[in-house]
Amino acid sequence: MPNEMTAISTVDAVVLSILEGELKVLLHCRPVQPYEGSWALPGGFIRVDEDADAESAIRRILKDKAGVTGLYLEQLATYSGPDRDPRGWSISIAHLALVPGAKLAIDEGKAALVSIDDLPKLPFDHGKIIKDAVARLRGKGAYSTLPASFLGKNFTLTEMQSAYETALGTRVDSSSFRRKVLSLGILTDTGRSRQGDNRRPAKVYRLTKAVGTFDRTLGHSAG
Amino acid sequence: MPNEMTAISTVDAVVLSILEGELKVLLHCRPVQPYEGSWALPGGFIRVDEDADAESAIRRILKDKAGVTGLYLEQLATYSGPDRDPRGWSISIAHLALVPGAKLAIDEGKAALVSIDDLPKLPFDHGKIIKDAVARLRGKGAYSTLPASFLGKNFTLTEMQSAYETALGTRVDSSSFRRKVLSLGILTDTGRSRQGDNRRPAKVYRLTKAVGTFDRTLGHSAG
DNA sequence: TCAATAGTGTCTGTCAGACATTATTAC
DNA sequence: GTAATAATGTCTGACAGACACTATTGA
Repeated sequence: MPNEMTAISTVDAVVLSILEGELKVLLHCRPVQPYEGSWALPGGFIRVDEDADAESAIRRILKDKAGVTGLYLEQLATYSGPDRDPRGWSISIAHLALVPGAKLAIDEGKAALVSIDDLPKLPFDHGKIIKDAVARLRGKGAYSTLPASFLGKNFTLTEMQSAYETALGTRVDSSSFRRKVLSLGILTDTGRSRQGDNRRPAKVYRLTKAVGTFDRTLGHSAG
Repeated sequence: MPNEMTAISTVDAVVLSILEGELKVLLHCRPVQPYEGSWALPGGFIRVDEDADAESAIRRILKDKAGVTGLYLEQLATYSGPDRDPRGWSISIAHLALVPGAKLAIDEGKAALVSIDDLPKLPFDHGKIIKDAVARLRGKGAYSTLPASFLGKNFTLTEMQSAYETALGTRVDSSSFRRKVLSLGILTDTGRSRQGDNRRPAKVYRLTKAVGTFDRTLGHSAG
């Protein structure tokens, strides 16, 4: 148990997803003090008797609290100080997670996906952490396959472009996007097609490798 | 004091500098257990009764242990787990610091600047932390003024180019470097010149702003 | 045929890399 | 003048952005 001489060690996660064409973050309703009943980022204490490291801790918590598994996860930054948590001098190792919208099983009242443009005031420094997470996504998204983590295993180029546009918050020219993405060799043609309503079917691709970076950048043109 | 139920909270710093044209890291000789007498990264416990946050903690330690102040400092990543420190489940919030070589007052026997290509085997996971720090510098250096932190306040373009080349580990074409750097408006002409031995004097510049990023990249041509 | 979306062709401006050239100092 | 380094000029290939164009489906 924490005491006056040691820091409280916690982990938090900014779980981002795309739903209804908007970038959203997973918030959960805190069941215990402090800030009981407030919406906040999912997180909790590191358990030194069972967690292999901070990433294991946040994976355990996301699985228990939100039923989320198998998502893309990377460390974001660590927030610390005497005042950010009323329980005492605390450390939060914050993580960024990306997950396809459909994969989240939201338990109404306990959890919610909230648009990042429509956030309530959040306890701790969770507002700042979310801001940093979105900045990381937008900074890294332009030269990596990070935004593809919002998609399922298979997707069309139009779907991929849409995920990039929502993730980056900018419009992208479809010709440039296709040319770039196809020339990079990061996609594998599945040989299948998918058709929506009343239009030409689109080829279905999947990522050749999990998540990687490329040297060239995607566009920055404003919408 | 740490006990079996809480994590040990520490901070470490990878202090990089350029000396003799090589990228070097500051190591200090551990005066206490564990690994007493081994060379390791400077670091220590967070003191919840005096530190405002992790960055304050590492600044305090660098000042006390190595007499280093006023350096560029950013958070790198946080390393954690039950096995990385023999004293128990530990957290280390690692930082990346850049400092001009001349600014370091090295106390022989207690501290040393060691070339990153010639590192001894280090305790804890300090080898991995240094590797990550250099990767961060090389990744971020190509599109930011980070490597300028290795220089003093005033410098010539040739000195700046040399700092970039050492920091990035690549050669850069001087014409391209000058064109890019001058067109970005990140430098202010001091109006002064500096002359070495037997050659044309070079204009002296300083950074217009502290440390910033730019959208375009510097070259990646191999040396 | 039309509507709608998927996908291609091509022009143009920007810019990094390469490298030749000129400028300024000490001797 | 030479040697050495600072600084500039210029050509070229790569590529992003723009946008016109063609292709494939259902109705």
